[in-house]
Amino acid sequence: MTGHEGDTARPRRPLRADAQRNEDRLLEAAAAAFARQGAGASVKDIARAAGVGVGTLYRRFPSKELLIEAIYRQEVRRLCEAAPELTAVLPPAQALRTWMERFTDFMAAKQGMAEALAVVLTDDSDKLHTRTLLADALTHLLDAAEGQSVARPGVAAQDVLMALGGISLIAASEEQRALATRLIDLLLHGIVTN
Amino acid sequence: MTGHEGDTARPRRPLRADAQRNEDRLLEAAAAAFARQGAGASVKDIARAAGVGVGTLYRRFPSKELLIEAIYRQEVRRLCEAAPELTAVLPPAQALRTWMERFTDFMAAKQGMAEALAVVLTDDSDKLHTRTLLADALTHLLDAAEGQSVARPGVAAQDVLMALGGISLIAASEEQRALATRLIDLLLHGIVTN
DNA sequence: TTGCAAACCGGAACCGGTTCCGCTTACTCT
DNA sequence: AGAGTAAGCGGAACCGGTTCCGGTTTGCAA
Repeated sequence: MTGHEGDTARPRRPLRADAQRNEDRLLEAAAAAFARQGAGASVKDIARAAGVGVGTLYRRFPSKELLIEAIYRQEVRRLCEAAPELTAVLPPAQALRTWMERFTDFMAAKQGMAEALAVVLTDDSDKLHTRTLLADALTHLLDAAEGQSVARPGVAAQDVLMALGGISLIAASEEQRALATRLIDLLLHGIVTN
Repeated sequence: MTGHEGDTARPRRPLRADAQRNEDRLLEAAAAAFARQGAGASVKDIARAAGVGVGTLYRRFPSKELLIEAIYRQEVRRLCEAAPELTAVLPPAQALRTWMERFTDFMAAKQGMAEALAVVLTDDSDKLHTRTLLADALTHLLDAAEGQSVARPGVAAQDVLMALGGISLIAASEEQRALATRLIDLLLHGIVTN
């Protein structure tokens, strides 16, 4: 009786050697496929390119969204790390705006990723490191703004994040970049006091 | 039988008798299916229930989204007609809020419709009467608010509509009603002056 | 009435995501 | 080394949306 349960991800028990190898191959193949065709790349093609069956892919990544999340995790992290840097260099309201624009640009750049990420964002399992990262970055920006009294107090990072998700979803295509900008404007007017 | 009669410009030559009959059956079957199972009802089931092949359905409604749009057109119209009534009874900011909440409630009520409608909203063909209707309703509400100087001038109805679409998309599930409310709050803060 | 073309019909086929399950394999314990 | 077993594997099968196309029907006109 080896009752492992409730492993909320962090202390990974080691994967079996073949499983680890397959996971590596899958990540590699998926990264290549998404880079080439955007999130529209088919799961079956990715599995084939990795030399495994779809079942194997699905055991490691229970849905296509989660695979996408895994692939872009690094880039999201980079985006989040930019938040403190922005507040150090820009006035808080501007830092906020700039970061938001980068966020939506990022989503728009990865074709079809918006939908996937939205699913991930709204899913309320805490396993998703990505959401936490993003929320933290936003909290940082909002706190800075609040601290200098340029933002209404009590605006939740979580909500702003969701709003950004919604904007990305609606303004998914490249042609709608202007729309995204205008919506961010609207959102900012709701956040900053002036 | 219900008259239905289109609004989206249909001065074309009348449909062939069999085609018309099939369209009627399809609308009936689709309405029943969506009412019972939400937008998740399968196209194939609807076609079967209507006693036609999927090909027939697709000739009339080139995508599932458009079928959904056709089915809910009436309800959307009703929603839009409520806008002037609200401004007549409530102060403009409150009228705006109430209407927005009705909008997202409506979207949430029809399970899965948010996505379909978002596609319709972002599609830039002008054939979609629905979008025009909604934009007009919002224009009415915004004008009233602007007229009484409670709204920033220059807020485009189109943009607000998109924002509502985004909110509906993100807060699609029933559990997220609170989120939708908070996001509307945020949006309103961006629109009204105070 | 009959002939004919355009409009229409049905459903098989395709594609993508996801699930299921019988078989295989890497590790562990002795 | 050998056996037992959980973990892992692959891909067939399923489901839903969409397309395609050979055959049928309708409405018009000769």
